[in-house]
Amino acid sequence: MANLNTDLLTPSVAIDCVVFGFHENELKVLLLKLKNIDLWALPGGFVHKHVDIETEAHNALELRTGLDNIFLKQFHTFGSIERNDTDHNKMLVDKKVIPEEWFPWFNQRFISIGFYALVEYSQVKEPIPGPISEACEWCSVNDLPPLMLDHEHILTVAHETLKKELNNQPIGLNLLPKRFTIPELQSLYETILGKKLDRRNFRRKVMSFGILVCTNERRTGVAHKAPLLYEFDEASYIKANEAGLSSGW
Amino acid sequence: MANLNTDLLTPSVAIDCVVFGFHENELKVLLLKLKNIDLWALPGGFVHKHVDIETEAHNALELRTGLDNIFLKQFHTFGSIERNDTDHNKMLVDKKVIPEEWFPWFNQRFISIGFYALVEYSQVKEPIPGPISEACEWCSVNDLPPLMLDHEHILTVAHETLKKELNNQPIGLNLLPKRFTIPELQSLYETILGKKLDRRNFRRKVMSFGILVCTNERRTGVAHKAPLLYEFDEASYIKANEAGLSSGW
DNA sequence: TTTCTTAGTGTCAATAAGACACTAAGATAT
DNA sequence: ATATCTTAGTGTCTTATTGACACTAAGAAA
Repeated sequence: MANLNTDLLTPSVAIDCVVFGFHENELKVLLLKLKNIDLWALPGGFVHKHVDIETEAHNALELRTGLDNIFLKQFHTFGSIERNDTDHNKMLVDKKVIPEEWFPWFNQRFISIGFYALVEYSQVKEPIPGPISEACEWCSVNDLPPLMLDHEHILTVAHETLKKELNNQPIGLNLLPKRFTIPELQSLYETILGKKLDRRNFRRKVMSFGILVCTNERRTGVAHKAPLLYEFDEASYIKANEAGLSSGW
Repeated sequence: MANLNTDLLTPSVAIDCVVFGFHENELKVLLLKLKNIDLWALPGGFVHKHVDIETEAHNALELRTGLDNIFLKQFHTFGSIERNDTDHNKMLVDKKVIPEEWFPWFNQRFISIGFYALVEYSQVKEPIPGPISEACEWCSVNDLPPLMLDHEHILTVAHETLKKELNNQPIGLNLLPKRFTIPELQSLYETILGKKLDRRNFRRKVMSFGILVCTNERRTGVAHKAPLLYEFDEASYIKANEAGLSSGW
């Protein structure tokens, strides 16, 4: 996208992706550092006229992560008129973040479809910056750099959605490596929820989902008692995901 | 909208509203009958350039129902390219549903933001058709007329969302009249869920929410034992709505 | 006044959730 | 080598929630 063929794009429509990863007991999110300015942005982009929005979101993430099979879910569409900020767009031109000829396109009123993605941190070898960014990095959700426009709000809504999703479905298959320990899974839950959980009750509950398979092997070369490694049983995991966890009515 | 000033509209973006009502133990939805053709559509419309999408959805519904304080919630955005169906749009012109000069606008690739609304059936005196429709009527969700494009899909997703919402929050304030009986509330739940619930357990559960106030008056002039009338305690209702019902983690 | 239908209530059993304490095993320091 | 530290792994008891189920009360209609 060194050039921008706006004839091929759907006007007024953008997508923004909140890519969550889990590393060193922190919930991370993939952010792009804009050129020439201390401002960061969510990965995303525009929607080609002949491409489904879900496909476009996948494509955007493949460009940044190199991964082509990412778990992705639409969570909200942001359509406030305040998202259209002419001063902000002029500033992007002034600072040479975008070329001047892109200004009319960027200065449209956009509505943005928000997706969140869950990826295994270690599989993203080297996040790839895009045409208007000079870096692509994992940032801790608890220590965010300044974000452009309403991107911090989008990120917050995505995080809230993820928290709620924990009550409806298991999470972990897309965020953890193939093999993991129960304490690691618990740490993931605690990190997303931002609170501590009881070890014994956590184990009992996740085991009751019937989606974990014990490999009978242990994580070696680690301090203290070697924990057992587990894997998700994918069939059961998918079934639990579809059925939902909470019964309700 | 006898004329269509497309300069004022956000290109490519539409909204569709699934308006639920409850009447005679049936879940109803407000639909527009297109002119000159046996095809129905969800109320909705386009988004003015200077108007928030939520506001636009409210406006669209006020035009159809005369109500200006409708409960409205965004639930999904539909962005499949198959929504852009040139043959369908040509047909709309042929049948004089839309004037020929509107064809270019209608034939854009649209993404549509879906909202669902909950309204008290009896408050909508006379639903008002729009410029491309000749009737606006309540239709039973279980007995739908033929719908244009993917509107039946949109409706189904809205209904699924509503079912899930029952597990997270109380429902009824926006769908029932001010005073109602517990059996009526149960009937609403059963209708949305499409299944029978145990009377005693239902009463126990909804009472435990702490959102119902007994008026100590009874519904008179009704067959059989006169049931007690209840009201929602709005403050508690709103609090329950925000806090959510299921604890989960 | 008898019958029919719906409203309203209570109990018991099963399940799920929360609180809590000990033993096991590996790593490190002495 | 052994003592110490830290995390892994397990079980029980209590309480709260859920599901199943049967009777009495009141109004309408026959």
